Amino acid sequence: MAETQHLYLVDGSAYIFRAYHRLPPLTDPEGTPVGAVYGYTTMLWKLADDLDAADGPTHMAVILDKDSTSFRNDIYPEYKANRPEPPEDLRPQFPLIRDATRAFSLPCIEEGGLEADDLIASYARAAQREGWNVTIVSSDKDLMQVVGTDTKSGGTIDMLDTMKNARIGPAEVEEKFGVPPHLVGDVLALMGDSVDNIPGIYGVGPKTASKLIAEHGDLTAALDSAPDMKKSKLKERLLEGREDAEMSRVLVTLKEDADLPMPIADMKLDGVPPEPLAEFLKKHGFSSLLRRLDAGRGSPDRPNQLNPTKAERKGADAASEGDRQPLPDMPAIDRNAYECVQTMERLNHWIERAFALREVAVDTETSALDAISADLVGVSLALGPNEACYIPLAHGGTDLLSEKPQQIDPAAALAALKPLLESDAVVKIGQNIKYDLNILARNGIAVAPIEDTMILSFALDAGRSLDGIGGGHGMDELAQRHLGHTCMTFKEVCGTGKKQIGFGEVALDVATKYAAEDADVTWRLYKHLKPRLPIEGGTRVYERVDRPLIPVVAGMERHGIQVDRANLAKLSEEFAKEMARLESAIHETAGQEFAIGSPKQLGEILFDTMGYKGGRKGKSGQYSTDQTTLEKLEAQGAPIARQVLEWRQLSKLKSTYTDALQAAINPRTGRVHTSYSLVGAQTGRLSSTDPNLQNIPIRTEIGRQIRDAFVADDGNVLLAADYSQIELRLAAHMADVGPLKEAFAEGEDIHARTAREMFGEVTRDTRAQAKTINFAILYGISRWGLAGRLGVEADEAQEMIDTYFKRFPGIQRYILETTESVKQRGYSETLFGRKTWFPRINSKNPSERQGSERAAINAPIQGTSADIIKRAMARMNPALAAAGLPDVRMLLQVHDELVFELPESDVEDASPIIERIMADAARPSVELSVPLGIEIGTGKSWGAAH
DNA sequence: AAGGTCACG
DNA sequence: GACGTACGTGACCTTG
Repeated sequence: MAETQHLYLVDGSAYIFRAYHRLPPLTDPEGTPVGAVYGYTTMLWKLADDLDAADGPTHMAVILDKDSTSFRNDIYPEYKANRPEPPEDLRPQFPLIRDATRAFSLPCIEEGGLEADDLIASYARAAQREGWNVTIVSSDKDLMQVVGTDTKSGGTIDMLDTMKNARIGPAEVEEKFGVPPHLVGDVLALMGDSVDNIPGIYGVGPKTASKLIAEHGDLTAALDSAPDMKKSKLKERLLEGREDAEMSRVLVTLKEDADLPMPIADMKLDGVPPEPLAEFLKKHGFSSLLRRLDAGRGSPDRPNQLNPTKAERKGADAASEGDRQPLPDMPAIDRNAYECVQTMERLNHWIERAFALREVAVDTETSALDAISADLVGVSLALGPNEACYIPLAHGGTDLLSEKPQQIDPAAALAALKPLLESDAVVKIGQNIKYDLNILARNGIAVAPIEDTMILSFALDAGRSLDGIGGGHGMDELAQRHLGHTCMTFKEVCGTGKKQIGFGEVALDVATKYAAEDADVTWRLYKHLKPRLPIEGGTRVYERVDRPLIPVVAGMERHGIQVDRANLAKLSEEFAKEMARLESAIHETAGQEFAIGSPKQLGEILFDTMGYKGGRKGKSGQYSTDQTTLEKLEAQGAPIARQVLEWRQLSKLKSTYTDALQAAINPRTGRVHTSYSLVGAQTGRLSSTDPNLQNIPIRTEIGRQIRDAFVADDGNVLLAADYSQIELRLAAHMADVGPLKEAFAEGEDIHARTAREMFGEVTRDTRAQAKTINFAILYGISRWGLAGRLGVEADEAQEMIDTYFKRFPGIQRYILETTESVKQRGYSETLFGRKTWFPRINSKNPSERQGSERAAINAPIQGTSADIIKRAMARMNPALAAAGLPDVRMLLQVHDELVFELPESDVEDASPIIERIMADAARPSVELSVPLGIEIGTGKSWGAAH
């Protein structure tokens, strides 16, 4: 049992205004605006969630303003007369605040003639006198007057700003006002408040006010001192405004002894009954919260129920099958409503209807995961909720004994579908439609125009993860999040492990349920997500950057790149030989045999057996044996460390590259086809998998040989074009850094310029240091991080950072403004409007919070760079075609580099076009104040093109 | 499945 | 005054 009672007083009226401005204008199923109410509801939830926490509430109440006038208007009729009318779509939300409060079974208190602040202050004092702790959930500066500890009872009052997730105690108040809480009223009386129409003293703002009060002790003393001041504007105004100030003092003073309509003991928080809450959430279409409530199987009175563990959630998902939440005006998913299309007649019926509706969700089923080698097994279509079908094309037939089910001839079916899928008049909606584009392109169908629910989700919700609920963009997750629906899983249908069967072996009734459901869900998700785009500002990024990129990247994946198998095999062999030699040497040095590839064994050998010094690390208690550790050991005079490093390098190169790339050659095409994810990186970058072609070695000579194995076909060459220092250029532009912009404009070596600015001279050493610092800036610097990298003390690193900020003004401001804005809004934005969400940026956990801060500093820069190269990619093929260069093929993207394959004879014509498209890619949306430098190289291999 | 390590921008 | 230290990725290996 907690001994101390802790009363939370929620300033409901103030909260709703802030929530209104911060949240998108959502509406509920009836069309009532509920954005602010939603914010309010989630805040109450979070507070109730903390019931068991050390500092959480035992008692709680919400205080509201009853009407717009109070006793203060009797003193000063103009009080709050300047307040603008609340926006039209906020007004209907005020009564809903009461509903929401009641839904949580919390007391809701309001009194005529008093403002919420007075009631809050009175309740806070009453509880404090009893020795309770009180937290006022508000960020209103007037309330800061009551913060502090009562020496008699020991009761404390502090504040909680839930939007910034910040506790406000006496120290924070003093930091803000320069005076302790009991003098805040005096400062406020001097400054006045234009919003509340409190006059204060004209010309006195927060700085002067707090200085005067701090200097003289209180308002009266400050005003009394005026006659003795030297002649100044301030003196005049103080003398003139004395009465105003004194009246202002009365206006800002909170009434602390109001009658309390409800005793504090009655505010006991005893858990939240789930039924009224569920009803409220349902009524307003807060389906994600409703699911969290369901997932908790009860009231949000215990943290583990509000935030179920993974296992709990899984169980809840399975259990919620029966009572899933349908979308407003969309019926629940009914898998028995789907049709299996087995005749040409029925297929034509679906196709005609799709033409009529001009919108169809499409999904393909295949024999494998990889879109370049998988075979088409069937196609599903959806035209409305539960209006979906599956068209099997290649089921059965692998087992000669079983009878093939009735299916339309695949060629005939595809021929019938082709005009629909290629028709400009019909939008094809997919979930990760790049996959279907590749499958269908290999069947002679060029699908267009398209929409993609996965890309939509990314444009809206990148980085977002509702507490405890994943933030991914996969269909199952999206269905759960937006539709409250649990999809059939592939595992359920095809099994897993050795017993797994291909989709073509699945019986038609089951296959229809699964496949048509995917199309149905995709259709519903589209209806759910697309309308959010204009509201939440995602249109430009989705329509101008990401969506146009889908067919472009699909084409790159299909085309693939040639690798020289013999060359890779030769390298594998050399690496193996050298590894064997190193292995015996290492074992000899160690005096015993062990698995070098096992960090555990290696650590024990180095630090226990051989007795080198070095520390444990991490929760696992295992020795760290990473590169920096081993390099330190080597410097201590441990030859084994160098041997292990070399062995590791070879092992990495062989397993990840020379062996794996040979295995990745597609037998049909003879080339390597990576798969790009358009939603892989939260910042908007692409990522590359199976194999990852964005991390082919280049930094070391030995690794570089692997690039030589990426080659052009006979008669062709590879052309590599990369943006030079694009992120630093963008930083210079976005932070408006004069010297850096100048250096880029002059084509200077940017790291050398940095060295000159910082150290006065450019040597190999200072340039290297400058380069490290430049990158540190892009990544969100910390003195410890920089110190570690440069091998200097933190103090010295701090001095360098200070110098950097001084020489490059703008950087510090950028960092400050970016983190502040992300803390306020919850997301960062690129120059093209791409949002990345940072749900942990206000976390109480410093490690978590600072991690988010660093990521937030970097995201606009990395993301803008990603936007720019994506725009270049989307424009590239049309530009090359228009120039009569259809044989130039874009093969790879490596974040700031594009790799092309082209006839040797096209190099001269293509190079300037590629350069121009890349250099101009930001325009006309954004006019950068620095040029974008492009470096181009060509050669028979990727290595030679650099 | 998780942790450690290391390849890239 | 604390993080245990730079941002963003993916693949492979060992170990539990």
